[in-house]
Amino acid sequence: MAYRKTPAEISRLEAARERLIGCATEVVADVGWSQASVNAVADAAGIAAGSVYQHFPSKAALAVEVFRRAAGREVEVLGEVLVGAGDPVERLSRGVDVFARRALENRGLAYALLAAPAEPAVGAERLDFRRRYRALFAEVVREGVAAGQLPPQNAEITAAALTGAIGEVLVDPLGAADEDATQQLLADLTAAALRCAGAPTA
Amino acid sequence: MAYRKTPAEISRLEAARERLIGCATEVVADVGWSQASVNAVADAAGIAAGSVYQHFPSKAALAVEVFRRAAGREVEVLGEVLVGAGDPVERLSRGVDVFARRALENRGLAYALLAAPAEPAVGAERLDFRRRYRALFAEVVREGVAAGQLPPQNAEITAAALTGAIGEVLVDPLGAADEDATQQLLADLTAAALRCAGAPTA
DNA sequence: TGAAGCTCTGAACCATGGTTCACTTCTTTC
DNA sequence: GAAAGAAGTGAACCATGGTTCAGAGCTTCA
Repeated sequence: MAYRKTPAEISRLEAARERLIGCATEVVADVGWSQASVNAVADAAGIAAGSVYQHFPSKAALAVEVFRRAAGREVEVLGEVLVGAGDPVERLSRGVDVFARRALENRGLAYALLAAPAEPAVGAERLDFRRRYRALFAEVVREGVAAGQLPPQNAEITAAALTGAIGEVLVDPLGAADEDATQQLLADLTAAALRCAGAPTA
Repeated sequence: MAYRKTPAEISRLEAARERLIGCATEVVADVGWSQASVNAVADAAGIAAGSVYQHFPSKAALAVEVFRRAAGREVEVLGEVLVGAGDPVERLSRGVDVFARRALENRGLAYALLAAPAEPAVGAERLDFRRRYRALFAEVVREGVAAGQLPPQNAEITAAALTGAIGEVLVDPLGAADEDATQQLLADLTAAALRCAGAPTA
């Protein structure tokens, strides 16, 4: 035997792969899926186009990985808030706020995750992503109903309405020009979400 | 002079154009924008691919026309309901019902209008379409607030929430398997919409 | 009927962008 | 240092699908 990957080499490759995913995520957040060509992504990562294929079998596979990482983070964060401390309505309110706040902080990424035109493989991931979001919201709504805090309702539809509403508000810039406007937007959005779930007006 | 389009010829051409738009709409509703190639559309209309360019300068122009026609019909129908007879809350309720019912009746078209991956030109039209929908809903909400039927709120956000919610529910099949399930879905959706606007529970 | 001018056809053309591959460069091991 | 083998390069390759165009077929009108 004359060559065997040393641990350092393995971790260097792993790091290169991570770096590629990170750069690809930035490019996608910046210019959208449709403009994120293999060349653009490779350039951003400082490698040649051909090298991308050392880490992923196809552009679609890279795109799916980028989506999964980013979407996974969001689901995780939202999940922690929604199953955390507080009564169901408090959690719901904080969940909407966190979801929206994070999306506003990285609007490009939020748009890419929620709505931007993308290849079919990413579209399929997106469906799954939305379903997971919906499941999280639906669970809290059900708890609220069970606890008597919310009126009886179809929790799945309320959850779908919440994700749809937040996405719609975030995707099309309604405001959020400055810090005050952003606060107001978040407050109005949260209020609408709570009304939608049937929580008594604060 | 040896040739001049006769009125009959002109209307024949006009009819061919209309037929092309109609067939293209069907193809899009059937297989989505991304699969609706010039060849597929031309085949459906029973003409050669090249003939498409007698009526439209590019595929994008045809796609935009298809979108505008279909979206225009929906906006018109919704508009008639929302500014029709009845108090604001009644109109809002009927508007949501009509919007959703029509989308369920032609789910493929609804998906194409609301969410399906599409080329940039169609994406721009879609933004405009959503804005018009939102404006219609927002106006009714404002009237409801002015009439004291609805609590004070950011009408734009409520309107965005309504369109987002309806779109989300319709795009991802939640049910609507049979006639009864469809009725239930519509009822639940309308209820969620009214709660979202802050209307007292019926 | 014939000339002029149009519509229609569909195969060829071309732009885009993902993918491959011969070659170079770097790592490992002896 | 040299051999073996992997990673990295980037220009060439190729598939897809929108667009063009030379020719065939119609319409109009004298």
